[in-house]
Amino acid sequence: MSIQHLLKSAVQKGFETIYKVQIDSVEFQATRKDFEGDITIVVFPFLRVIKENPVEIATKIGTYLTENVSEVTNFNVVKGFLNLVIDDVYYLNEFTTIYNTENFGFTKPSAGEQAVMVEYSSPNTNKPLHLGHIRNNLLGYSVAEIIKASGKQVYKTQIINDRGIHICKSMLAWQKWGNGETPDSTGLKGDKLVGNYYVKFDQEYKKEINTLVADGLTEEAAKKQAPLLLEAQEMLIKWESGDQEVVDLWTTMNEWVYTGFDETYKALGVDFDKNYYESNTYLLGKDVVSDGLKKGVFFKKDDGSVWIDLTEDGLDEKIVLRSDGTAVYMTQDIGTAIERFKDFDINSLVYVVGNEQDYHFKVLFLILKKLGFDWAENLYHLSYGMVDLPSGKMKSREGTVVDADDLLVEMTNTAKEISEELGKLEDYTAQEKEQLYKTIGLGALKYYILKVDPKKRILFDPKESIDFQGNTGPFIQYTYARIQSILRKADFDYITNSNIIEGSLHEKERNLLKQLALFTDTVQLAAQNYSPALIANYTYDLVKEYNSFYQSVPILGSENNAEKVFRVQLSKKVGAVIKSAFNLLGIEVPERM
RNA sequence: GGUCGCGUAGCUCAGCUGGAUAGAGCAUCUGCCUUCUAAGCAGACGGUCAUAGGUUCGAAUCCUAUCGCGAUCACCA
Repeated sequence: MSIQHLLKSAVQKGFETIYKVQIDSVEFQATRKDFEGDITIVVFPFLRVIKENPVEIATKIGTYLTENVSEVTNFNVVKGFLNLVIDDVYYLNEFTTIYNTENFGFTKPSAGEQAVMVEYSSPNTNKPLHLGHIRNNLLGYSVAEIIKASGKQVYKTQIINDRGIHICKSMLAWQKWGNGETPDSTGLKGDKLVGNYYVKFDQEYKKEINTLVADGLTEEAAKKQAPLLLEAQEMLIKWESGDQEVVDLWTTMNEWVYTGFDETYKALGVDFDKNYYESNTYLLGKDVVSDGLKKGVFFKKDDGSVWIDLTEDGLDEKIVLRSDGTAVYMTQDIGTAIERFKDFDINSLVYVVGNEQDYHFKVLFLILKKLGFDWAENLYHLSYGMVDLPSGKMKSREGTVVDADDLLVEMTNTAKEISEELGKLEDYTAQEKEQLYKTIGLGALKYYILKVDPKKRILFDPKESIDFQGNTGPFIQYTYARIQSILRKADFDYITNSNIIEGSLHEKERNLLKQLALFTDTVQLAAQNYSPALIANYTYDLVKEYNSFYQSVPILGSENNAEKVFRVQLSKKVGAVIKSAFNLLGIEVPERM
């Protein structure tokens, strides 16, 4: 039982005995470092029920608790705050429990349990992944892992935007200027190769527009009449009608891209249980629309287009079917959502998508609710802020993007430079070193991105490198490596037998025990809030506490054997929590660094 | 213009459902490697929590208005 739980009922009993009143909630907080005590009860809220000086109330309750609760050894009162001193025995017992619990008591997902689908990544197949995708991927993967740890079954998925006019643009450019280039013939990653042709299209298209404008057209007209665009549109129509040549080219070029994506996903360490392809789903949802039309959820305009009126909900009218009967973005998202609940035994669905689509998801969820799907209540848009550069938004057509692969290489190189300068790994093989540099570089990047609240936008300055010191991934990895070093040197017996010492704890030990005890709650909180940042911040606090401990007391050098055993065990458990927490962030931990 | 989000130290960020003197890291400055990894530790400096009102015993946190930044309001996805 947690100490708060235990104290709460004791406090309630205390109020009953002393004041003959019922108290339903008690407010706890960790005691501030400058005061004596471990846990603090805020007395002010009780003033509503009891007309008395808060200091007197606190003193009476404090006295009651010291006398009646064995875990409370002492107390002091500062204004309306009752600071309680908790017996070290309590913390030691807690530690024994924590130490002997595998996996920190995370409930394992079992069949029939709540199941959640997490959609993330969802790239276009006309350009390589960039920093924005990195944030999306890291968030999606981590949130999925966190939800898993909180006890639910999780399915990771992405929907690949593999059709449409933008795909035709790169196809067309490759046809015209590609000279039969392939990833093999050029040595380029497939997604990079295709992306280059997307840029090429845009360049040539702009040239055509300029020519047309020089001939006297308005810019708007020129944009619509440029021959390249017309050709691309024609290609899209051919694709939709199943034209063999176009479909073959489309298949080939998409395969190139997927091979490239796989490489990046692998480097990032993210994965998916199922991929959905828009080329398969873009026709979905049309029958749902006609159903909804009958039910009166939607209405038809004179030109045949179908809409939903959301003005009563404070939103606008939204189109769900074009006048020519074809589907729009919203239509397929409706269809895809329904499809997913059919494909998987899930009861909720999380979309990891940037906040530029807030409006879209608001409307989507509302429509599904109006259509009467009971699971529509359980849809969640994990809306994260954009990653911007000092120059503003990243634009792939203008070449102002931070490429995902390049960034990963850069991070690894920085890790290498720092590591070589420190020169602690002379006996490592070249291969071991390479692996370690990746672990550290990737750790720095992932932590840098995940430690900030998903809602907030990130300003990324490519000129300023990501830190490796302070509140960073490598700092935490370093602490883990230090702990492993201690464990390597410790006798086997120290670690396995959990014979707990008696007597009093060092302040640093007590602080560590308190922080360790918060882990499982933090995971639950992170799951509820879809926030890996909570895990990151927790881990940072734990590690700071550990380093302070490490620096101020001897561990293996302890004179007292029982104390030595306890400190080694404490270190081991801290290491295990670090590893487990970093797992939830998708970050690996090294044995040495 | 309507709607939504954000605004905390020079910079990057914490701050849970309102609670004590608003916390970290980077940067700047001081100490600490003959003891378990100095990618570390200990300390100094740095704040009208955008602004103005309001609610409350108590507000960075809740409400209102204003300012600034961003997103969005397509028969694009």
